[in-house]
Amino acid sequence: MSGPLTERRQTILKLVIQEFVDTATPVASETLVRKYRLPVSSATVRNDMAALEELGFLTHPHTSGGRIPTDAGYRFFVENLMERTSLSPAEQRMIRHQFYQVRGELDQWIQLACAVLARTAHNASVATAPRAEQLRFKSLDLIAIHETMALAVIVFHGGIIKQQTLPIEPGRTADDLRRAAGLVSDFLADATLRRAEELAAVAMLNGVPLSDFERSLVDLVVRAMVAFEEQVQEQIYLDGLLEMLSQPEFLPASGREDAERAIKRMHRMLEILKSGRGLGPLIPQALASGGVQVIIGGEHGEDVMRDYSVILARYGVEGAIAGVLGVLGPTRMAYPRSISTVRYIASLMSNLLAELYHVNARPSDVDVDDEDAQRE
Amino acid sequence: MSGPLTERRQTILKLVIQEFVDTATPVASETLVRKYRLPVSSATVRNDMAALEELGFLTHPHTSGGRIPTDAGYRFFVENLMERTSLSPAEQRMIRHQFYQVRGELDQWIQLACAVLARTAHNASVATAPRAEQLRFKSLDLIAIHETMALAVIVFHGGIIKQQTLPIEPGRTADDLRRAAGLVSDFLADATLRRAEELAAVAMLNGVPLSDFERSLVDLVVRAMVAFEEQVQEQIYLDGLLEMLSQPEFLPASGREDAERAIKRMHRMLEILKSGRGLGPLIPQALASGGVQVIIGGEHGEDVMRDYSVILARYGVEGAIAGVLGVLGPTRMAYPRSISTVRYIASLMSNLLAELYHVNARPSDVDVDDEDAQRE
DNA sequence: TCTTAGCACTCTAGCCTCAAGAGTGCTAAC
DNA sequence: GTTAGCACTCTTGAGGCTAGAGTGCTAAGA
Repeated sequence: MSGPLTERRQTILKLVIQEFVDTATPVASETLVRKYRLPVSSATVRNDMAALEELGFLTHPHTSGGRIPTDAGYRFFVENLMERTSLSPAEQRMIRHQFYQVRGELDQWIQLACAVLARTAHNASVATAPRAEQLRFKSLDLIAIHETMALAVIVFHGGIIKQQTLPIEPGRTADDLRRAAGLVSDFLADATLRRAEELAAVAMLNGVPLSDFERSLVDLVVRAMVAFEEQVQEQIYLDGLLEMLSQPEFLPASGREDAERAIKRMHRMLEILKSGRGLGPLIPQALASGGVQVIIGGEHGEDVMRDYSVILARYGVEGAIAGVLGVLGPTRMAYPRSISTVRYIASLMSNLLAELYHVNARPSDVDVDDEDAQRE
Repeated sequence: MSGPLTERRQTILKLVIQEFVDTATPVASETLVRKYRLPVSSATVRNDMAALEELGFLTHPHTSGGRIPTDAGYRFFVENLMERTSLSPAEQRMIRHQFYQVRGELDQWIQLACAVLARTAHNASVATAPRAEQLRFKSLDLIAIHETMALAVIVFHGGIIKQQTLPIEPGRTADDLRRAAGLVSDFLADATLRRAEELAAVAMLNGVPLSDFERSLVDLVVRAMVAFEEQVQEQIYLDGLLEMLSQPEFLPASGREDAERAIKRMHRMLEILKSGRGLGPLIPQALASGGVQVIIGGEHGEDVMRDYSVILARYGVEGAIAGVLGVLGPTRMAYPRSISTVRYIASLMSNLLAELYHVNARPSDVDVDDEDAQRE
């Protein structure tokens, strides 16, 4: 009964989506004709809409009142209908500028990435700190903090740093610590996790001339590496909560019922974000595959995510370090714009990481003040 | 006209507050009589309530419908009526237990403190990382991360650490870095900010045998110290957003109007939290004065905070390091319980800090795994 | 076969009214 | 100073009604 997906029907689907994303209200046949000056009558559009509905791309919330896209509709749009735009050069410049202003630490870049994403996509944004794909020990340093406490700084190849305080016996001098750290550094030099574990096992069997303290340091490093590898997600940065919650989906359009639903939705969203359910399972997936991933509504397994879409991209340096960043919001989302923003910011972050860790250092002065001066 | 604040009236005020905090609905004279078996009639209670209203302790939202406390009412309650309870030993034990489970870094303790506060007070909780009252330089270490990048770890007396990556010329060896760091450490040994600035000025005038690189390190340290001192607030930890937003104040009680107001309130709250307005000005104040501070509704200067109360306490080690933690929620808040929880957790954090930085290290093993294993 | 005008039908949103219920304030008696 | 009684006020929710928006269908036209 449904008939073929003609050119015109595709156009209509596209326009419905565009219009619905814009206005957040079901779109009527007549509206399309008027607004986009279609060369057909509203009745024709209605017929096509009915066909699109049978094809599974549109629905009807109520008998009267216009159509809205289904998940499949959005999917088809993203896959076939959407023109793949880039951000305008002006926007790119503006964003880049902001990144160059923040001469801080990685941490702050990630936060900035989230802030920019949120503002651009008018939705929530998420990011994970990048983590090494294959951890390789480089060196251990011990810094006395005071008589009974030291800071262990474990450096891995590729510029990853992990630190940890540890208690020490009051007697130890700075030289003691340095020597111990040096021995351990040499002992574990360039070890991957597997190799480090082997070496630690050897050390435990008294097979090497290490003191108890030094052995405990070896152990510390191994544990740090294990923890690092096991950590599925370092830490999730989040921003734009208010932006997302200002979307009409979270605001009451009419009667009391609607308002209550909006509030419920909001609570559920906060729970989703807090629990990490919803995002959690997507992150490894995004890490594994390159490009921009778009998960629309029910495509996400979790039922709580039925009404939301996630756009994720991997960023980082191929074969060395990688993280994920993206946008989260109602399925009614400006996909073209969001996708290109995510893509752009991911590439920007990748460049920054490459620059920071491999190619060459940032040219101008790095200073502490900037961190705070720029923070607002 | 109002008459004296008799014993019975005080009791009634107390009961009204208790009841209102419990039920979140205006309390009627009859309810009090019935629920608390008052030995007087509802008419008498009504008279007293009218008197309390003239005294400014109660209001009436509508002609019909019960009374609710004013800010002044809560204030009087907190000041005079509330019995100053402590948390039960069982609760204390439970909380302490959680803290001993997290053998992580300071960071995680603060997060835990927030989580516990939020769950106990059913409201949002905030905390700042503790900061040194008088910064005193101890040592600088440089750790090569890779060819062009090093990590500077600046240690201050009292166990405070600040770190910063900096670009370096590719030629430098680890020994180079160590020597430079050592020189700078000696040069600035034990300097306060003022002293460090003097020394830096001297160094700039070529008055001391330091290389350009070493001078830049001196500069780095001074800037770090300045940034540290200028930072009004290190970083604000927040938790319990969902707990607070589940309070009836943020849920629609009746009609559509109400629901819309609830949502507006929620948005405003998110803005308050994001902007730091509302909390910002209170923190220095709480840092300055010991004890538990209670700011009720309009007592806070900012109009946006009119409907909210904040309970803050300082924590830390006298004369060395201090931070702030507390609870934020609608003025209708369980003050006794919240106050005692805040007090208890502040003292707990103080003890932990003292233990960590001064008295002696925690007795048992500190290890990396715990951080993550315990995280959930 | 595709398109279109016309029209009946459906559903929503907003508004009004109405009745029930909750609570007060006041008055007069104790 | 306390209390019973009662009129009055205000909120809340339900129900009914209307206007308007939009569709689906049918029949005519290209």
